[in-house]
Amino acid sequence: MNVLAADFYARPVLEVARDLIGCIVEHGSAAGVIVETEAYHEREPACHAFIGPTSRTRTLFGPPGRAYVYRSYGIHALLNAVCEPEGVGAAVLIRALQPITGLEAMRARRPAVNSPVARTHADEHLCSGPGKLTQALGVSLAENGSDLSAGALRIVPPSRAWQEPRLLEGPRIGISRAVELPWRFCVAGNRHVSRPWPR
DNA sequence: CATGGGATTGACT
DNA sequence: GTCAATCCCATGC
Repeated sequence: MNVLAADFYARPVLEVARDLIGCIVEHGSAAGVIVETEAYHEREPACHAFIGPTSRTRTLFGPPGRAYVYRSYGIHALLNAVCEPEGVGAAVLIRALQPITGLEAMRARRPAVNSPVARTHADEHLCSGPGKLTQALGVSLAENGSDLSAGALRIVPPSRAWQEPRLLEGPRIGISRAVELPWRFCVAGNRHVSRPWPR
């Protein structure tokens, strides 16, 4: 199986954030194309690694090509790919996927109680957010530190059919510091991104 | 040991 | 548009 090796991730995090667009995240029978990413680096204060190595951020300073999964708002697991050489704290947050396979498994893991199912189960709502896609794929904190090139959770290169998209870039979502950095990337016009592009 | 703040989401006004 | 849910962990006393 074709996977991205550690040297792919051991590069400047902004390059990896762009290059991960179009790559495929697989977990079990479920998979989707990455259509939205954000870059984080220890030198800017929005990055968890800004404070240095702690029990929470240890994974970020570890070898590139591992998963950094952490709990957000006490509820959601957010998936990142650790980047830059070992010792540098940096990662790419995977913010949205276009589902390819295992859509029924995704729907089974997404909430449907007490809500119109269409709201959470339509294709374009299954993985259109960093907390949604981990839920849809069944990724949990247990995957923190796992090798993204070997194991149940993998990232593989784009399929042959994937056409190089036009990329939009802009400010990252949901942060309060370093808000000015245009380190968010997404596929122009794609319906599966977490938010419409700001004008 | 107590506190406060999130790289979010979905329900509701 | 507003708001609660919920938990890990960094920080400060």
